[in-house]
Amino acid sequence: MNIKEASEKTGVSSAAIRYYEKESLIPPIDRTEVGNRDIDTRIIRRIKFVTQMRAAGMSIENLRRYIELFDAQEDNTKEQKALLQEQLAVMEEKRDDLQAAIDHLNYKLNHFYDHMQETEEELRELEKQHAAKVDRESDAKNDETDIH
Amino acid sequence: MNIKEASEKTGVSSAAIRYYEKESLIPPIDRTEVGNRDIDTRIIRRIKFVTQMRAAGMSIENLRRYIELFDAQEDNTKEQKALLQEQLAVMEEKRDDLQAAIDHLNYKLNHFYDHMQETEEELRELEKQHAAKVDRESDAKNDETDIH
DNA sequence: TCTTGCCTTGAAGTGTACATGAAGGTTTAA
DNA sequence: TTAAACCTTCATGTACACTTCAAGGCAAGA
Repeated sequence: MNIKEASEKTGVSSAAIRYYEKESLIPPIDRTEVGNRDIDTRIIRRIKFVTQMRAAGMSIENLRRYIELFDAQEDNTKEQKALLQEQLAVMEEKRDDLQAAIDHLNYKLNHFYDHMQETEEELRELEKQHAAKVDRESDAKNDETDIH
Repeated sequence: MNIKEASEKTGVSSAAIRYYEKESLIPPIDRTEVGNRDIDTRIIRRIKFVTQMRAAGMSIENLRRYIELFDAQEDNTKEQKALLQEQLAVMEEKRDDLQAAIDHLNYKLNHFYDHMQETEEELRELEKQHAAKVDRESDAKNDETDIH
């Protein structure tokens, strides 16, 4: 499979695949007689793995650290486990933050006025009053994140 | 409250607060007689809102779009709702992708060998065999993302 | 009065993760 | 045989989200 097909199969641009190879996020890719990359399913799997971890917010740098460790000859299962667990913790925190933001937006959405007769000005007034109330109630609580 | 205190209270750098003001992610901040920013709890709340949305992956550009719409005088509740729902969908997808990656890593972690006597080479052999098996079984399935 | 420590603005610099361009090679189809 | 459509490497460019720097002002304490 040439790089274009691999790109289509993975949704990763050809340039990005070359970049990943250069940065050792994927193993060195075999070349044909004329020097073109010949990509097999193993590489495809690893490109997809990179994509998934990138989407989960893992940096190129950390991904390389992890992959280097995994590909190494030495017995570093412990370190691998530690690294995995570290990354898991980061991702779980990220997921929880994301969920908190989702809850926040859902709350806002559920408290929107469905009746369009209210003017935005009225809405803003109500929001302001709410904000003032919240200020009075929890000025020192310091855990408010609502926009208004 | 001066900008340094606000920075400490929010965990956002002074420079970033100035940047957010310049980019209209937070409202114009009042100045003291000598021109220093005087930051109140309303601004603090909005900084935290920005932080939360940024952490959830919303870009500065989209955040500004959203805030502009929200702060506008016109009655655009419909557009606000649509924008909120759009952002919610993006975030939920992100959360699900993240959860998939977490599951993936958890799987790997749970299948790690706890007995350290196996050498990394043996481990790699097992992984290779597994990969080959998976290749045979689902070469065309095209949904594998495991690293080995 | 002079140092310390805060603040201001505006401009320029930084790191990440690619994207794009230049210059050239190969294969296929008309 | 010439164009189209791939490919290669290497170098440079780009977008985003800040950070850092430069040049200066204000206020308090030694």
